[in-house]
Amino acid sequence: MITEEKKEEKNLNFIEEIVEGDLQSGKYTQIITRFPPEPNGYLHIGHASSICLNFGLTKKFQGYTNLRFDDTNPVTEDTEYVESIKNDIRWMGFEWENELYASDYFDKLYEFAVTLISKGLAYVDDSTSEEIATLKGTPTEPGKDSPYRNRTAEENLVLFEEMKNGAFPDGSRTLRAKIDMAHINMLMRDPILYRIKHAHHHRTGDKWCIYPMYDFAHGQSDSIETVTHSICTLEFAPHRELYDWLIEQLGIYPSQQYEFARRNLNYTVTSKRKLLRLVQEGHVNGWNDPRMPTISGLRRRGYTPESIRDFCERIGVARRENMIDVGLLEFCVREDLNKIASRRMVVLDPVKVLITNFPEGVTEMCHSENNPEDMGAGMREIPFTKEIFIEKEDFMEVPSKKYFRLAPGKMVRLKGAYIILCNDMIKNEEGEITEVHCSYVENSKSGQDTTGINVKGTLHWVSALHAAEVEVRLYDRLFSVEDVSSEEGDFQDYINPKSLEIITGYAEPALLEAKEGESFQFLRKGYFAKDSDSNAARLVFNRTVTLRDNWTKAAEK
RNA sequence: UGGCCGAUGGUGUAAUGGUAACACAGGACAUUUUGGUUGUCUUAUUCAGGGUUCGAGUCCUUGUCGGCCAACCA
Repeated sequence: MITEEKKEEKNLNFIEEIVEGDLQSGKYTQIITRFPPEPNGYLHIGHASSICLNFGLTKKFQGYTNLRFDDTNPVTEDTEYVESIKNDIRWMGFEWENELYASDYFDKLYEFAVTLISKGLAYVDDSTSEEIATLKGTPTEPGKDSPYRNRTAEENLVLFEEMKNGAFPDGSRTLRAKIDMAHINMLMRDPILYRIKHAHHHRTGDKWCIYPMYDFAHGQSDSIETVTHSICTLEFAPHRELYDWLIEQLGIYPSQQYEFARRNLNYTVTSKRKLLRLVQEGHVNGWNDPRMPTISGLRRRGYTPESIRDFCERIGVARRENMIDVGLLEFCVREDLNKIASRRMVVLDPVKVLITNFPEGVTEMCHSENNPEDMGAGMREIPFTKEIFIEKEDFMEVPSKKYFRLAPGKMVRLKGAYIILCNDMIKNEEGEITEVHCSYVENSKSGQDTTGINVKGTLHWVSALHAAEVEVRLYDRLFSVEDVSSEEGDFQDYINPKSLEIITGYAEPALLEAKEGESFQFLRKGYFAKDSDSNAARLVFNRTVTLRDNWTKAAEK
């Protein structure tokens, strides 16, 4: 018990350590975090990490987390995304204290801007975006002051109000902070605070034609909500100086920003821009395509919230660049599904086996455990008949040394049923094996085996008479290279052409009772989840992940 | 040729000046009516140089390498 507590304490990541320190020192009596998605796309595995961090922090320590949509750019944002984001967070197992929107604060933000102007710390600039860019300088050269920089506060106040009232066209003017055009930090070179966009906003409609920039919305929203720890990714680190400056000049609640490195997964992409292109250009079937690294895609693929949270916990939080092996994600879902998924037998690539000494027209019921890891899951019935299917790969005419499946003269156990002995096979004109002839061993039935025969191999099988055809979708990694961004050319050049294979599987009858979204282990084949494309006439299953497979690995050597 | 951030096994993360650890991946064996699971064992690590110190992955310094910063995106 003591060692367990110690371990837990030692596992604190650097942000948890900061929070713990702030709580212990009495700086705060409770902490407030926020998860701030922009509603312009679906949440992905990288967001999952941020969700676990922000919500996990206030679950572990005293406090709460707000969900705040960062909706300051009406052109790209949509309520469809708002709904999917809320759904995904809840599915992940977290609940927010308040559902908030940066757009809720547009009036307040406008007041803040007026305050800044009045203090001589912001001005209306009539420069074009090209002019602004030119005057900005470069990281090694200082910028130059805009010719509009020294307008009086009175003049600025009037112009800014006219901007708000729609007197000017898009892009004709901006409100800029008056800081220092020679500042070593480019973001401090009079950053733009407001721009003119005569665009319809998903929440405020046509009320506004000026919208605040990220830097003038995010920190101020944090402050309004008295967020104590504002956690974001590393690329915002240079923004922190501006974040602090604005809060300081406005004299408002001092939220503090902390940055951590975004998590990268190999063989996929997690940039919203790229994900959007995959969807729009039809490389996948929507944001929730099971190949997508989106939360909704992973859910449809069969990933559980538990496994994703476990993954986020295992990859941790740090400040260094990283490329996480997708194998770890797969490990996490296997570990979870192994405990909870019912076993079913489904033959994916069948060859017929005739049990020559079994009576014709007879169906004998066998019984098998639903889950050997959980005897509470009970047993199920499986019909056995004279004709069954097994996997083609489970029979070999000339077996290699370590092969212990079916081969002429060899015996295997049929899972939950009898031991069979292979006597013969039938080939077609092309020399392909079309039928395997076996005899079953009497008194070898599973659970009542008195033969004392020990066989090395156990195969899954399904009665040909009872086999139900189901559609099975086999997924592979979406990209054929680990890190698309380090390759030449367009990222879509590296899409794996074999990322989806659709086949017909032959399932035991018990699988027909599957509920939508339910996960199963298809014995010896992997974990599969029933897809929402299923209907009364056709069941569809998505392969979540294969089982660990030492045999294929060894056989390839 | 500016500034900021970073660098620990193949991957990810710990070690908070005092024995470099954990997980995944890899390898071996055992168990197994899933070549699954489980168990045991195992391979492999502090970017480089200099300094401070009884003692440095940790502090200082120089260098190297990587990331970020010049959107009216977030």
